[in-house]
Amino acid sequence: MKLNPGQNEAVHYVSGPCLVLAGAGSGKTRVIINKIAYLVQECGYKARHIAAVTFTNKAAREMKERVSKSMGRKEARGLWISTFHTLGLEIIKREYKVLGLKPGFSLFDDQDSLALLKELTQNELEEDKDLLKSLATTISNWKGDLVIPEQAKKLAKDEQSQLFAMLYQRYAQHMKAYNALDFDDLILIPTLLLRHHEEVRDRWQAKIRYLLVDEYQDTNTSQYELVKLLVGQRARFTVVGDDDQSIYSWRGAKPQNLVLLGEDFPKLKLIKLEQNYRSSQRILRAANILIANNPHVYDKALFSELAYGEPIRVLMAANEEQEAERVIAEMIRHKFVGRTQFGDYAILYRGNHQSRLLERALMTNRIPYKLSGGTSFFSRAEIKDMMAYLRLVVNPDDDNAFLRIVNLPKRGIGPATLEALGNYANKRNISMFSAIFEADLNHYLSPTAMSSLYKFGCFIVDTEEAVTRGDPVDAVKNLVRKINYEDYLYENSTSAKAAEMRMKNISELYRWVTEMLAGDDLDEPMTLPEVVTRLTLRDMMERNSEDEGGDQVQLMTLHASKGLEFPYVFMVGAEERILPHQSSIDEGNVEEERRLAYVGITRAQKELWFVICRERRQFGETMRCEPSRFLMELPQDDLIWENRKPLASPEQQQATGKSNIANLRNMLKTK
DNA sequence: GTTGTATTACTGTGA
DNA sequence: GTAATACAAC
Repeated sequence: MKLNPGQNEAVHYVSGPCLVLAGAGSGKTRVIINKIAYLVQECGYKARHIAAVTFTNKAAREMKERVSKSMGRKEARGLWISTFHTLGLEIIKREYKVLGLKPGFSLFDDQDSLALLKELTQNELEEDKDLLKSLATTISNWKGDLVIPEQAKKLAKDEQSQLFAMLYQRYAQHMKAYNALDFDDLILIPTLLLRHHEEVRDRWQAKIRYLLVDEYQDTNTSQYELVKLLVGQRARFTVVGDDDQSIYSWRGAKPQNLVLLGEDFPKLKLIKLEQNYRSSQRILRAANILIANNPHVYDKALFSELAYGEPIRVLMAANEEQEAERVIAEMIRHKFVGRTQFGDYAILYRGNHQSRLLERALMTNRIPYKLSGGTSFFSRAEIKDMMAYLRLVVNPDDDNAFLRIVNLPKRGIGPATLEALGNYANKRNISMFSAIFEADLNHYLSPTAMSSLYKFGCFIVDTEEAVTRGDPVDAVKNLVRKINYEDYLYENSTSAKAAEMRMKNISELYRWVTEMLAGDDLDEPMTLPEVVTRLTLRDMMERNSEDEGGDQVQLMTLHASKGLEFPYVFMVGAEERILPHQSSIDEGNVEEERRLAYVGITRAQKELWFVICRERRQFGETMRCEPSRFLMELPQDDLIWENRKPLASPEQQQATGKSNIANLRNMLKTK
């Protein structure tokens, strides 16, 4: 396929800073792929001097593969294609000496950070969960804004910010003691490093001579700063973004960075991609009209040359159970009529909890489905346990990991023992793990407790030695066997089947660990510490979902759908308080919710359905629901509202809903 | 002191 | 469906 004029210009403009405003479905990834190839093949750039940064591992992996395909594996070797976080991690790993970090640092995910904060704030916050969460987001925001604890303290005006700033400092100190980093550190630390160390900055600017950034509207302050520091005065870079698809301001993204870019780089070349190759004209028109309700810095007029397409349908259901039934009935009908595949359909929703009923309905109707996101693989208890073991082996100072697994499976090390150990470690200012081996610990603990701890400590040390001296794959295998985790699972799961499932998850994890230790044609072999940090970054998750491949209905949140496309899309819960979400209404951030709706609509290629409930149970109460204001903003002549006025009683709806599915099933069977 | 069992409330999006 | 909590039992 040839490039259109806009794409062509975007690919070939390499002499200075370049901003590509790429509307939904306008082929921005193609531009990036082609540009990388052009830089290497025509402009004399070496692959190892080009970096492309994305936000998700999935996007990075996809880009890697497409680049390899388009210019050949050999030429693609050495390209830096990764997420912001992985790039940051790479910089930290190579510069850890300058940074004063010990090798083998742990990466805390937000659950770990939250656990630590909870521990640190027991006196100040008195177990107030909301406060704890808001402390966590405040710290995260500070880090994203490049504010270090000392500055936070100075900036703090009211009492609460002062308290938070103080706790931020305490948190930072403890993270250092644990030899641990959180996700925000992966950007913050490299950025501060490059800002303050000229020599290091020069080195990295020489290393990365052309930088491409995907989904630029999702960058936060520190990420943009990192970009600026990496490109330096030469300003050889291309960023691709779309302000209408900015849906991550809640985690610190600053879509204003699109504007700042023009101010920071007056020579910035602006290129717009306005032809959409994905959606029918009708879907695109609806999306355009919806998003016109938002203010815009850069005007964009997306158009499509595809067919006008089918009307957009609005389905009504009496309650959330019937919403799920309704979606499935319509999908089966549509599939039967259009002879399509289950894999052509996506069901999108605002919040993860909405997947429950859909899943159940799909299951009872024996429809294959694939759920992305939600309670992810890495937040499953058994995986967290195993990761904690690996983390402790790699970094014995990681008290979080230690606490998670010292007594799992049961080793007779209870809360009393751990409290004594913790106090001792605190007093001596060492980690709990190293405290085990201190000679005078026996003054504080009973001999039985001492021997249990000592046994555990030796086990970890032995494993660590087996990993460094011998074959890490074997060492890891032996670890699972030695702790009898399988027995533990069978004793502690509700059913043998659940235990089996969990064991399968663990085998899956170890398959990945083994693969990563060995390396493959896309990735170099890694050491165990590298594997552990990468896994915490969820680097492997998407690789797994790639080989799913089957004919399955796709279920995911609107957020997770960004960047994807599906022939047929159902958006469920198109109601006030859900989309836009109540809290966004309260916060006065309906514009972002509108963009979220825009993202959902523009995922659809051929047909689109909205589904709304008349009432919904929330907090045990039944609440009446109103159609989303966004539905009202859409061009009504492109919509078909089902049963606009007379809604059948719940009983009737249920009857018709069920029998519809049954009938359709029968029709399919006889065919 | 440690382990087992029952009950409770919670779910806005995620690297 | 999970995790945190509370209480009883070993």
